[in-house]
Amino acid sequence: MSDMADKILDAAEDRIRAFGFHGFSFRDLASDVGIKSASVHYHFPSKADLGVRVARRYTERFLASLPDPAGTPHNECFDRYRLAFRSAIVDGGRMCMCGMLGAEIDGLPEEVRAEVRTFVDRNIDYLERCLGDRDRAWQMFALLEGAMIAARGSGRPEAFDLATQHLATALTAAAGA
Amino acid sequence: MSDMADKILDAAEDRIRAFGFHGFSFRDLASDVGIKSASVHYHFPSKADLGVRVARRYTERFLASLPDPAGTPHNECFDRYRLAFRSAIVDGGRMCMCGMLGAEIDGLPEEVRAEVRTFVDRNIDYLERCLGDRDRAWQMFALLEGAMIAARGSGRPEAFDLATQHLATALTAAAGA
DNA sequence: GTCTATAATTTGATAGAC
DNA sequence: GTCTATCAAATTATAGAC
Repeated sequence: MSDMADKILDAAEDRIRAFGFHGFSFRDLASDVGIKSASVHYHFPSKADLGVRVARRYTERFLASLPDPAGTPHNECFDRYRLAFRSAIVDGGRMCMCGMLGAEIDGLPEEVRAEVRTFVDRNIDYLERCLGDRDRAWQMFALLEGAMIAARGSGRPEAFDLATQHLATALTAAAGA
Repeated sequence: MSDMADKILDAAEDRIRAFGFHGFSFRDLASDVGIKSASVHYHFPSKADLGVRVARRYTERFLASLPDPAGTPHNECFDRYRLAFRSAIVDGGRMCMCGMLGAEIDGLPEEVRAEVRTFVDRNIDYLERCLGDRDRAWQMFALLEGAMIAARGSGRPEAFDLATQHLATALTAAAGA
């Protein structure tokens, strides 16, 4: 993977998280990284290819950034997970990329859809190991994705905390009990 | 408001909820309702106009479909709210329109963004009257929007129930107490 | 109100020179 | 790897006939 390919993926990730998959063009990305759109196609032949690659990198990076539930107290484990979402929306104003792509799922190339499903499945598996319960994993995943929507839709980043703070505390307490 | 304008708004609402604001064209809508794209522009001069009108109609209709919290037990009131979201995703596979637009907020015309904020604010007000607590209103709003994302992203409509069933029960019980 | 026609721009994508 | 040049199709939008 070349430096330039990585820079293009960075730009694509940022634009997907801000505008959605149909909210940017190869020319936008080219301008972001300082080359021409034909050169972007050299690295990623089609937009579907690009979507698959950026979604896959996002999933791997995100999961790799999380603590191992086997070696971390469950309370801390879930709180770290919540803070990863929080900093994206509060510090950068960005959606979770796979939350955005999940909303737009019907309009995505099938290969990209498959990557989104993988992200969700692996996050649910992770949260189940954190929280000890699969239903609770779905609840927390939904709560965090929705808190991002609430923050963006209302124009109030603090909505993320209003939505997640108390519940997250209560649920990790329940999980620890 | 003419019949045709309403049919166009129906088509626009369905396409926004499936594909997002940038996921369809005036020609798509024209084809949906059986006219030409130039005629769509007769009813809605620009895509921003269309976005404002469809978002405003969605907000009014959605709130009008809900029971009055003053004359309805709070448990039942919130459950009806939850079921409105549930049937959209489980029966039709569609996002809440303002959840979709909230995710895409950075790419929307400013007039449309304002309508999304209004939707969120009025829904939070409604939920506060249902649940008796403003934080809990944000929590439930986030949970329901996120449960739609989880269902779409995973390709599993039942994820909506896994995410919302137990928590919703617990929280309306707490609200009733 | 709807049509045909069309303008102006943008988009995803390719060919071929360097 | 990046460029210029270009393409075919699509997009938002307008003008003017019916």
